[in-house]
Amino acid sequence: MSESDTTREKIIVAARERFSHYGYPKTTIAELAEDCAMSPGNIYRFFKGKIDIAVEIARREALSAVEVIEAVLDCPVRSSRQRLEEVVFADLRYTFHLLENQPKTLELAQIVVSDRPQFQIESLRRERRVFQRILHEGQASGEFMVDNVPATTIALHAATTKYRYAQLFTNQTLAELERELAHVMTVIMRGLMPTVEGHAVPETQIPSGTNIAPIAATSDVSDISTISGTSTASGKSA
Amino acid sequence: MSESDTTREKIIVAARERFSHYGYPKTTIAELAEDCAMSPGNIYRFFKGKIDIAVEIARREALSAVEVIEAVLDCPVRSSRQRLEEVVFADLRYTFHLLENQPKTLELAQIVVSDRPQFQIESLRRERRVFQRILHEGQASGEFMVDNVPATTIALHAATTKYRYAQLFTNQTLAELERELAHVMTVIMRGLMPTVEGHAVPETQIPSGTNIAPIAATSDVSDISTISGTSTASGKSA
DNA sequence: GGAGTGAATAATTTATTGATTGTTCATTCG
DNA sequence: CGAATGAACAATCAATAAATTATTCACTCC
Repeated sequence: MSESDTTREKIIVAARERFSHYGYPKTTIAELAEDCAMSPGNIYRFFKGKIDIAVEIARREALSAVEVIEAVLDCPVRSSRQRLEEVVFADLRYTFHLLENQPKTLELAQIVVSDRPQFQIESLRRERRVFQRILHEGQASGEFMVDNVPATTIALHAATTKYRYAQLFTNQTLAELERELAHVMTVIMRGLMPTVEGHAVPETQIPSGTNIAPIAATSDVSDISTISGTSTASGKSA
Repeated sequence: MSESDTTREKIIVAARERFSHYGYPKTTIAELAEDCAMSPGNIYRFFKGKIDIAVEIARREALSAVEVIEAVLDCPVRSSRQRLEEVVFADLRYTFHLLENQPKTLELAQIVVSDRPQFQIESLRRERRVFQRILHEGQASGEFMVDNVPATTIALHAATTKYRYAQLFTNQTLAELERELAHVMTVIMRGLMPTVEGHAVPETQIPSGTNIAPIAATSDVSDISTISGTSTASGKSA
């Protein structure tokens, strides 16, 4: 099956290349077959349909995105609060840069989700699990005071909805979103942490940003430098 | 100019009926003109273009929606906390029912926003103003402890983003969303309110719901009685 | 005999055209 | 003279045809 596996990988690699360059709709099975030096029909021995190739790519992308976030857990940091804040800001920055630099990735995700709604649900669930681990750990150490960890996890995740793929909701800049998120986290932290001796829980500071990779701000724009506009009819009467 | 005004109103009334019945795209200027017993050309003496009729209708709808929310401010309620919770839940319920029962209203709003992005920005700003009034009042009475009211207003508004037109983000039921929002508000409230004598700020209870009118769950839509939006029990606006 | 083929077919997308609609403006009406 | 008209024109949409593409499967070839 190793043989079979490498063939499958070849298809995925070729597809990722074409999807990210030209987009899912404009990539044909015939082209993928040609890239892999095989016939179109043979693709179907490895994937049930074209959409399933996209699903596999999106699945890996989603998993590696969570890994990026989870990496925050492993780095030695002072407090659960800091972990939580790092994770939330990492999420904002990661998804923001993704939409900014890799528009085709969003397109792919939207296509996959519209065909497989379950995909999104599971992605969000994975993300929540990271939140939950931090809450649990903070609870155990006494840093947080939460009477219902699962419910609070959901609350936390829901309250930061705007900062996942923020460009879908607003056209604010990243800097503006970061400032705003800091205020949100300030309120939330005050809700999670016990007041010590009448001293208010301090405001959230915007993390310096380990700067989650700007994902291929590639110089490789030789071919398609033109952003596929999708300019809808708009400008009506002045 | 009163003559001119009533003609303009006639156009708006006709447009609102047709837009809500058949949708904006399927409504023609010729039809509106016929409804108003005038020529197509004359419409343009009152509106610069078709889209501007939609903008005016959406503007009024948005204003009356905020009025519904603001009504919560006037009703005698025990605390700022309750006011805030009532407003947030009212928002969830109002927008949820709107999308459920009046899909054409959403379509109209999307068309208007895509042509006039400023429209959405201003609608959100109006809504935030309600939040800010409550925060300010709670701050003054000592019920809340907020060191930066404007920033906290923005945070509060952002944290509840998911509960405005929730169906755009999720396919959860209203009951599920209400439970979730209660958890969000619990955390936020603990972030806003001072702890008294070591007693944790109690959890948010889902408000019984003055039930912001299910907006015309009419059995038959054969004849329309000016769905002048909102049609709440309070016959205040008109 | 299973990995791989590629022509055949079904499904989808794109191009083309004719009809409809938004908008303007010279003109009429009161 | 302001209010209103409706024919004229450009922009948009709907319907259809043409082309492309996804998928299948009877069939080779190591």
